[in-house]
Amino acid sequence: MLSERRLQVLRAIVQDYVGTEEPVGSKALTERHNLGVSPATVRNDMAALEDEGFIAQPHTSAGRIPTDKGYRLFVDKLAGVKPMTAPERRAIQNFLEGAVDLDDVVARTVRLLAQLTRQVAVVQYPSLTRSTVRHVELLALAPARLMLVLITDTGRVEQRMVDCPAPFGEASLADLRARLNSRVAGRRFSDVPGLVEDLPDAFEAEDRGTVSTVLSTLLETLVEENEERLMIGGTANLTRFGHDFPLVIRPVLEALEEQVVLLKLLGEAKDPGVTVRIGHENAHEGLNSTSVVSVGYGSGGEAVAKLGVVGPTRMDYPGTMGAVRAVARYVGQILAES
Amino acid sequence: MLSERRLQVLRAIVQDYVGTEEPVGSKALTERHNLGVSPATVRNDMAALEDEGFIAQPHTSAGRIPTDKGYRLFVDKLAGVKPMTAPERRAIQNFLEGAVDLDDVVARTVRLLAQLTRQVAVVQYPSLTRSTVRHVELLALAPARLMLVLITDTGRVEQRMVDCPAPFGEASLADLRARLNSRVAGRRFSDVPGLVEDLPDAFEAEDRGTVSTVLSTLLETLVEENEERLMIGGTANLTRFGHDFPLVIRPVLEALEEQVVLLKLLGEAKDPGVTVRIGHENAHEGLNSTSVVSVGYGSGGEAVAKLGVVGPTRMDYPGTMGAVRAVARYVGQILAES
DNA sequence: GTCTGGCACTCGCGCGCCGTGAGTGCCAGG
DNA sequence: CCTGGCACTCACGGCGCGCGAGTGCCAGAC
Repeated sequence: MLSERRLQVLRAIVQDYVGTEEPVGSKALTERHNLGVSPATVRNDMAALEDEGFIAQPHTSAGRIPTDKGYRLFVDKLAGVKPMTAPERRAIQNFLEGAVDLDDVVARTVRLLAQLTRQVAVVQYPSLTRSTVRHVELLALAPARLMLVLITDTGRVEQRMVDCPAPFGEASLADLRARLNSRVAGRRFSDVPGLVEDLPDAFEAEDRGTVSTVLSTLLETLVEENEERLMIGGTANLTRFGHDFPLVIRPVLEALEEQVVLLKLLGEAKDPGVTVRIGHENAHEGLNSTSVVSVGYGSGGEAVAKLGVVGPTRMDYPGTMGAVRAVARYVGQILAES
Repeated sequence: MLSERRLQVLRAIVQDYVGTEEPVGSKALTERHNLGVSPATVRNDMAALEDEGFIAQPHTSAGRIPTDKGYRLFVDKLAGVKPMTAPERRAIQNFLEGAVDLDDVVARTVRLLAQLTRQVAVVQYPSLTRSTVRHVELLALAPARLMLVLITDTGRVEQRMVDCPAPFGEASLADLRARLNSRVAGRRFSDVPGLVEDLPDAFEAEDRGTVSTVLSTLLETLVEENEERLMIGGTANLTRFGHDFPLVIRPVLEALEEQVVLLKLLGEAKDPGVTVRIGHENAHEGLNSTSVVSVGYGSGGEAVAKLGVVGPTRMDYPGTMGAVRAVARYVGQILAES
């Protein structure tokens, strides 16, 4: 186990490197942090930390920089989450309160996160699967063509076309609409399949085909997880990445465009609190030099979606984690109110 | 007026520079294009072209590169639009035909454009203002709270909450729904205001307030131009921009995030065909080193929205214009079918 | 055992120098 | 008006070198 002082040295290295973006040496360390020991001692500690794989030198005769493992230790043991200040919290709240609809909430959240953290922000739309149904509407566009509109408790709207096997009368339509809503309104998506399976039985034989088609379309819509969308912002912050720029930024931009990759990334974070994935901990290769800080958010106690930021491994973890957590909390409040 | 040969020299310079990304000299020019004259002659022509402001030297004793003005002349007079080959056209069609809904069409279009041109693609969602109404639906969420759903001919769906001044009965609701649709279904957005203004008169006094509220919400939705959305893709192609990279890419990324800027940019292009805005012709400062190639597309003869690409001024204009035009054409077809 | 000061060593970085060569402008002659 | 010739310019890349931050190690002090 590493001694207390060595941990402090690691913490100091991380903090300095995050600030200056330059390898940090033993002398600079003792000057900027009062560790109470001489550079020589620090050098020994650094050698030990390097043996353990927490720090590394880019080349001989240069200072040390933290490794992914070093950041991991820092995040887990050496630094807490830095809470937002009161004015920051007020600013977050004010900024989010102006939102007029769900799209706007998500858009504002992305901008806010990007500004607060000066990194790339990713916000997942509230997921369908954990939401509840507010209303299901059926519209006759033509005798044998319906439009199915699903409205969720988070304000999200999904629509689907339904081609009916047979013409469907206005009376039957009204009947189906009423029955459907009385059964599923207010219920969780996951409960819907069980609630509607016997619904066709209540209709005349000639209408059953259409009813079944409508129901299967509805269930498809509910299950269709690839419909999970997300919004990205603050990509301009990528330019702050570092000096060896184009090589790093390219794969990151590519990864950001692959929404599937991002969704998987967010999905992997199971932790109830703020999750941090550092460098090579990210499965996707293009993100090996980035860290992802994410957290779930939701209108009630339960998380319905994730949000987070993508930045260089050399980032201000406590501050970023604090911002991400605070934003998630306020977005949850806003969603609960609307 | 410039002689025929000088124009050919300019064309050759543009083509070579676009290919090599390096200033092109007189000797290289005569070698790669058989102009039938010696380097010395070309040098004189180049001096003349430089006097006129069509080309410039980055520094003394280097080759020439085209200026914005030079590209402008090239696009207007020296190069046509390069049509897509038959296999390319088939590929475009195949790729777009798999789309399941409007979002998917737009998403596929963006990816396609980005791949074809190897540049940043921008696709505006079919604009509300020029579309026609397919259907208006009203749902009672609570006695005095309605949801208004507007469905357009391009498959776009907009929804709004309406808080009624007084409770509104189911019968009145059905009545309003029917009257509203019989008047506006199939009509152009711009005609709607005139078609509904006397609608409140047909209702009982107690319902008129609600009817007016619904109507004004509907009109708001129709007019609200800032709801115009767009999708962006292929930002990874920005890494191909040049060597003096971070300085150029930063403002471009920022501009791309400002959807307002992009919408204005697309909106300014009034040309019925492919519009090209080169370098400083773009009002937005961050885009001064980029060119924007855009064109309108629509389901009928009429354009309902724009799409285009953003790339370095040093781009393959004929090819890009061809790709943009072809994609717009096929997207129009797809929209017309659905 | 732990910390410290001293010391020799390493090596990346920045700077200045210089040769090379592509490219130019100009001019005199066809 | 075109061409070949010629002198000139200047960015680029390679080389050498001194500086200095940073290191590892060691002997001595606490």
